[in-house]
Amino acid sequence: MKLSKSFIPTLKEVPNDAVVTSHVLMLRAGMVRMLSAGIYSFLPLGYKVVKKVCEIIHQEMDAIGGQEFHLPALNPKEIWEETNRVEAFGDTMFHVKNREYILAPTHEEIMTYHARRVLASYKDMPQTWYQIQTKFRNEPRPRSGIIRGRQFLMKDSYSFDTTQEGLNESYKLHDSAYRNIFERCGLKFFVVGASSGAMGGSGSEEFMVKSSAGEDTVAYCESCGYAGNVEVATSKVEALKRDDVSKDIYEISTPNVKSIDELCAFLNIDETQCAKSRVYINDKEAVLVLMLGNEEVNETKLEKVTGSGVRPGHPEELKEFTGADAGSIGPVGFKGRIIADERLRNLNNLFSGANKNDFHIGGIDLSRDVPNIEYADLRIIKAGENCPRCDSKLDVFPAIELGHIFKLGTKYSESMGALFLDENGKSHPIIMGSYGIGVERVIACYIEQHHDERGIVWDTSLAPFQIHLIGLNMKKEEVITASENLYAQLQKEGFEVLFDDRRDAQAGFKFNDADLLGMPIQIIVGEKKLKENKVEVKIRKSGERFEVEIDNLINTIKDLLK
RNA sequence: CGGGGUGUAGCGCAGCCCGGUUAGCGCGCUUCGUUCGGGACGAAGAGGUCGGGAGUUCGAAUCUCCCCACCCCGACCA
Repeated sequence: MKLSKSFIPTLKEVPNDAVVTSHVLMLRAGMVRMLSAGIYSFLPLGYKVVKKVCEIIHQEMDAIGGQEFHLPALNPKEIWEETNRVEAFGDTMFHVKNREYILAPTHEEIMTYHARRVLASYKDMPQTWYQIQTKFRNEPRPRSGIIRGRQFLMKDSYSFDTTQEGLNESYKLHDSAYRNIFERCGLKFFVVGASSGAMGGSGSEEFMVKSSAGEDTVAYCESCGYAGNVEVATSKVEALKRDDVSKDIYEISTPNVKSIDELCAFLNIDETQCAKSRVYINDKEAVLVLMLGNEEVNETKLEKVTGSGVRPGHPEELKEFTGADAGSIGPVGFKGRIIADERLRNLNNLFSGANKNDFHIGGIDLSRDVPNIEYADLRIIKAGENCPRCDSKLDVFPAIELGHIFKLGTKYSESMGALFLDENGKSHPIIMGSYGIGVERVIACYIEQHHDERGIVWDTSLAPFQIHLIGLNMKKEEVITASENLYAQLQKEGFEVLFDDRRDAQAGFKFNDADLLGMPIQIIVGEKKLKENKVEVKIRKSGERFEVEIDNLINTIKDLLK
C-alpha cells in the first residue's frame, strides 16, 4: 500500500477527548474515528488489525471444531421475551422504534432458537457454534475509547452438550483456545474466577489484562497465581476473639453520630468493636447486613447468599423497616433477615445502632442478642491481605476483561424449549456454554501493553503491515527507482508493505509517522546509503538499526520476520 | 441518573469575567520558490451559522434562559 494514496490520517497533536493511551494512539495513528459517544468507525488501518485478530480467532475456533455463523443484529423482541431478558437487560437493550425489534446485545437466544428442535437427538451433539459480529448495548456511560462502547465487535461461541461432562469438555476446549488466541495476539493476560452475574449458570472465568484503564478490580497472588475478580475473591484475615465476659446491652445517647468513625470518636472505641448496618432490599423484603467496622459490603457475594438480586434500601425504606435513619440502625430488635460477615462471627460487647435516631446500643452479644443471625463471607477484600491459597500478600488492581467463559447449563434451553432425546428416548434440555471475546478490546489492550513515547509497537501477529518502507527524498530519481523496485520485490515475496512514497514529506516527518504507526520493520531508502548499494533497516521494538546490502535485503527480512 | 468540565476553521487553543470595527494564534491545507536522514524556511492564499434556539440591548462569541453534544468522577455494567 502506498502511503500517498492511502487514507491514514495521522495526528501530530493529542486529541482533546482521548485519555487512555490506547485511545490516544488509535486516534493518532488513524486507526479509528469517533462517530458518537461509544460508537467508532474503523478506518482502513485499524480495520486491518481487526481482521488480523479475527483470523487468529477463526483458526483457533476452527481447531476446536467451532463452526462460524453470521447472525442478524436485528432480532424479534418476542424471542427475547421467551427468556425474560428484555426485562433483564432493561435500558441496556436498544429497542427499534417502528418495529417490535431489538438490537442484539448478545446471542444466546438466537443460537438457542436455531438449536431447538434441530439438535433433537443426543447423536447431534456436541456442537460448537460461533460468530464474530457487532453487538449493541445502550451503555449509560461509554468510556476509554474503544474499550467500552455502545456498539462493539464480539466473538461469541456457544456449546451444546448432552451431559455435564460434555459441557466440561467444551468449556475446557474453549479455555485452551482462548489462551492460544490471547498468547498469539501477544497479550500478557491472566485468568480469574468470576461471578456469572445475570448470565446465569455455574462455572465462569474471565480473561483479564492488568490496566489502569480497566473497569474490573481483581485480586492477584504473585506467588501462587491465585486470581479472582474482587466480586468473588476471598482472603485470609486475622480472626477476632470474643471477650470472656459479655456485658448486658445498654442504650447510649449519640446525638448526630452517624458514621462508624464518628461513633468510634464519640465513644473512644475501636472500629473493630462496631457492627456496621446496611439495609438491602431482596424480593421486597429488608435484609440487614452487618459488617465489621468500616468494611464494605460485596453485593455480589451478598446476592449469592440471598439467591437473587439485592439493592440498597432507599432512605424511606430504611425508616419504614427499622424505625430509624441510616446511621442509627442495628440488629437488636430488627425483625427481618440478618446476615453478618464472617469476621463478626459470635463476637460480643459490640456497638451498633439502636433502630432509634440518635441512639446506639453497646454490649451486644451476637450469639445471645441476635438469635436468628446468619454468617457469610460478605467482605470486599483489600490489597495486602493474605492469599487464601498460599498466605502471601494479595495484590489488588484494575483490569480489563477481554474474554469470559461460562457454563450456562440449561437456563436458555429450558426457557426456550431446546430439548433432545437421549438413548432411552427421554427428553432433556440441552446443556449449554457461552464464551465471549471483545475483539476491539484485544486491540486496545495490545496497544496498552505495547507502545512507547513515540507510538505503537506492533508484533508481526497483529501488525497491519509487516514492513514500513520509507523512501526518503522522493524527488531524487535514484531514490524513487530504488524504493519502487524494493516495494515491488517485497510484495512479490508476499510481505505486507506500507510504502511511504510521499513526495513532499520531510525525512523527520516520515520517521515520526513510521514510529507512530509502529510496523515491526522499517526499511529506509536514502540517497547516501544507495551510493553504497545499501539501505537501512530499523527494528521498531528495539530501535536497533543497521545497514543491509540491497541484494541481501530480502533474505535479511525473511530472517527477521521468521 | 448525580457531581464537575468543555463546545470558537480539519486538529490544538486564545478571546468571554468587564458587550463595541473586517473574531485571532499555532499546526494542517492550496500555490510558488528554496530546503531535503529525525515533525524545514520564505511569500501569497483558502477555510468560521463562535454547538443550537429564544431573550436582554442601539449593538452579543461575550450577559440571561432553555436545549443539544462531548469528556472526566461516581452510580450502572451479560
